[in-house]
Amino acid sequence: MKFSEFFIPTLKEEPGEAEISSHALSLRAGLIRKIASGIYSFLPLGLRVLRKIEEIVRQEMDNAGAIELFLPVLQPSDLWEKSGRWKEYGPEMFRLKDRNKRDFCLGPTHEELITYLAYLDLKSYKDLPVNLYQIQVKFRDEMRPRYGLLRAREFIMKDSYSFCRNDDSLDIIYKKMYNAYCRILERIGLRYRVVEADTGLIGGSSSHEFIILAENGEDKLVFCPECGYSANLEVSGSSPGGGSGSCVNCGKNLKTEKGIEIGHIFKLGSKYSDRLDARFVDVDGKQKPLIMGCYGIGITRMLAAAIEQMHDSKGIVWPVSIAPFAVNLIVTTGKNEEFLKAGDLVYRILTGLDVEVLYDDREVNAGIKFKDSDLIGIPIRFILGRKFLDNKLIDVEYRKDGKKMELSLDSIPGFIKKLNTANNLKSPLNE
RNA sequence: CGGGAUGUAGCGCAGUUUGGUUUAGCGCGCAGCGUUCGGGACGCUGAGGCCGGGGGUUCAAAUCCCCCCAUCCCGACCA
Repeated sequence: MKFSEFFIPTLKEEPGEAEISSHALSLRAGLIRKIASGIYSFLPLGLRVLRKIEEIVRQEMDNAGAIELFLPVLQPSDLWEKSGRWKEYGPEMFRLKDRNKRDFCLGPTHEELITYLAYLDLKSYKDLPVNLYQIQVKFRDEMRPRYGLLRAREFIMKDSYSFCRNDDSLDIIYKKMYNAYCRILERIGLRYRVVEADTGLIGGSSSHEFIILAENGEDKLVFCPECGYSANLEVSGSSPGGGSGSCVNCGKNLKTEKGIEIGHIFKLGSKYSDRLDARFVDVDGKQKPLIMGCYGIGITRMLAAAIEQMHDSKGIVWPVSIAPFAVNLIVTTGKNEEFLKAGDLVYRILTGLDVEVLYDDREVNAGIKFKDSDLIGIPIRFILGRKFLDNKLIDVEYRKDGKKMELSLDSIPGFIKKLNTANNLKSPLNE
């Protein structure tokens, strides 16, 4: 992609409305723009990152045996009346009426709809277990939207729902989802912890939260450096105000940490199947409620959380896994024919090797290109300057640690191959 | 929903205390021309504002008063 033909409106100055790094940087790097409190447009660069996150999540869901479907955002009130949550959800639910004055809501979550599907089509133990997921936009009229994408009123989430004939079967799927979530976070390259959590309004018996560690996180957790036990501060049994207390497993002192909740998995049991009459016939010929689990991971929140964890004073430092481009190719002068010819050549070589390149061919000073490059945070930078015209040498720099090396034209394929085999450059979309 | 703050050009801000020399300014960005050209370079020229909205007070309001709206932060709550 040529920078001059793409759409990356970067900002030199920090927008006044942004208080934390991820918010400021996602605005400055031209990933998003605000349309109202807690509501954002995704610009092309931001969308590329979202697609990569989605693709990693999708692959891991498929690997874990989940099946993708797509449920509507617009939902009639009936099912919510049945589950009792039309009232329970309160003002956090966006509600509207159709032309016939029927009540609808914009789905804040999808337990009701998916359970209705199960009610319709899961009749026998032979149909089970099933684990269904979607990547869908959610609407929640938050009391206080905050920190840009971290707490938005419209956001994208991967949510899955499993249906089993009994608790043992649920345990197996729950464990699979647990592991899939760990793999997602590891593939993206985030530092995280899994904690025991409160079940909240969703309800159910047991649940775990996946927390991305970050100083600005809203969630507090305790962690035992000794045995690895970790829990949400609310359920750790330690005093919420003062010290972190001692570990329930080994008695050692607990450390408190802060982070951003990115995923949450629940064993729901039969809460929704009971309320919505979702029953199946078991081996013994008897009607039983479907045993459910639900598993959510925030896609748009992941984008923000990743920035929150991975940035420096100059800008974003994307991990290769979700970077909008793998290589930022810079010609130091966009006005000079010789430079542009060289740039075009290297651009063709890289794209020919299936590398996602952002080719900065703009007619602006090199300084601007470097600053933008730092801001946008593409992992690897190829620089073509006078040195290239003289000796045919490309300067290669890593965004993360600033390491530099020189590369000749001939050694580009080898360089890329090495990166690919090190699984360093591959976008999930190309796998 | 309680507490706090802020709305002036696309972005960042000054001007509001004490109403009038301000025709409403500065920096960045944007457009044109020229010089630069490996870390947001320089010069000249130019476009861009119902000072968040409405209502008052006054000879006169960005500035004082009332109401509304929007945005952000803290809290309670939540993925």
